[in-house]
Amino acid sequence: MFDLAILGLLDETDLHGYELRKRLGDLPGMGLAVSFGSLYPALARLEKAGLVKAVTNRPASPAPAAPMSGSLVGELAAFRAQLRQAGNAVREAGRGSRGKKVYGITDAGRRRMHELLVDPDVTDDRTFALRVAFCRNLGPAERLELFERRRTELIRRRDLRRNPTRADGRVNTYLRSLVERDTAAIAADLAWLDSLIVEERATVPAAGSGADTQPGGNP
Amino acid sequence: MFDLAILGLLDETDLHGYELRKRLGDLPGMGLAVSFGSLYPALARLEKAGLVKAVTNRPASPAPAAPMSGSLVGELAAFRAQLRQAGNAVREAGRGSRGKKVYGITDAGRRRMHELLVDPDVTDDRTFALRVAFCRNLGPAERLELFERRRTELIRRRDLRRNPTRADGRVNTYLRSLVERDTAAIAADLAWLDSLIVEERATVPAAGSGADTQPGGNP
DNA sequence: CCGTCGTTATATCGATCCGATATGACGATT
DNA sequence: AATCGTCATATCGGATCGATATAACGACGG
Repeated sequence: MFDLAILGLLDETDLHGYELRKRLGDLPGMGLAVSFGSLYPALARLEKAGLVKAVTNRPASPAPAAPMSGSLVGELAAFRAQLRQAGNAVREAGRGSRGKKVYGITDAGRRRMHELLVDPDVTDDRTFALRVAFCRNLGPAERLELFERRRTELIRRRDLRRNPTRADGRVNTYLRSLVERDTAAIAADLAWLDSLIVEERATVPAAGSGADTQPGGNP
Repeated sequence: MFDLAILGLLDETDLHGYELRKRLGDLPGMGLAVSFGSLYPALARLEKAGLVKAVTNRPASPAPAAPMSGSLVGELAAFRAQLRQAGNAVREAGRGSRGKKVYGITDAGRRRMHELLVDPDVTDDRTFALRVAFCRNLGPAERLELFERRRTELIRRRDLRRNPTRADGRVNTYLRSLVERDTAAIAADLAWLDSLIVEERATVPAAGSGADTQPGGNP
């Protein structure tokens, strides 16, 4: 599941593990942060599979030229200040404060990312959130298909609760309140999704031929 | 995390694994179902810890009396029908269609359940949903504390997104939409929680001063 | 009467993910 | 100069998931 998140972020810019983790935490829908116990093994796995590769383990961005001439001490201090500033402020491409492992995505990694974005067998919430986060990598039709599959899934869940499977009669107040909250959350999600679909259709008027399933008619 | 769910359900009635799984799936907030690969190891773990014990591995509920007299065949058929009906409809206490492992909770298990209900260090969403589902096992003051701790947590998350950590300026439309949905979901959750708190305060007017965790709850 | 299918039921395997923890370099503060 | 906070990588054990194996039983059609 993390593979998609990692590949998606590395497709934007090369990163090392520590920074990757922070950005993962900023992604909505993911739990607030990802533990290193998941991240580093995942990176190792992806590297072994050839989907990402270590770009460098030396500083990359802070201009490596200008090999300190003249006053050695002064130049060294300036060089260090430059390093520090690059680390704290810019946060740009592949560098970790000093020679850490910086990863980049490969072509195979991009193909894999596309697979993960469209795989219809995975339907859990977090994966969907990740897919939306990176869906600019999809074509308009694929994007629409993603949204509509999600819509089907949400409706399935809603109707699952509709008929009282069991525990029908006397459930306590708290449980009932929980169920109501759950139902409301699904309804809100569905409304949000419908607005997404409407927007998407506006940019892609003729997405496929016999596309029905218009978002709007929920009884 | 499942420990709480299992103990909570077994506190209501004895159950065997298969039925337990179905009820787990009906609990709101849990993903739609729990895999057996989680459930059976969890049951074994709980049993080894003495929190749960195998009550019986023979049918328990379907009235063992009335030992088929008269026409043997007819009586046998009736008995079987009775068994089947008990299985499909009533779903009462410990029986698995024929002599399966039926678990019950122990006193140690109930103490452990209470611990899991009030532990302030665990703050994830699923655990909170489970706690609400079983919070009738708490005193009014404990319940209120649970709700208010959750409230603090939700506000923390909301304010975390308030200031644009990074990714400030140009994020794509889909990402922005995701963030908005996320914010709205937290707000809705917060509103629901507040209504829960109001209701709870109505039943416990003086939850501020001295030791007042009276389980009797008189006017 | 018999094969086959669906349901009930328990169990295990490998892969993945999390939380805690260890390690160490560096800058800033005191 | 000692200490603290941040940056950075890594590993360990335990929890969970998804797939799979096994088997008893009822129902259903041929």
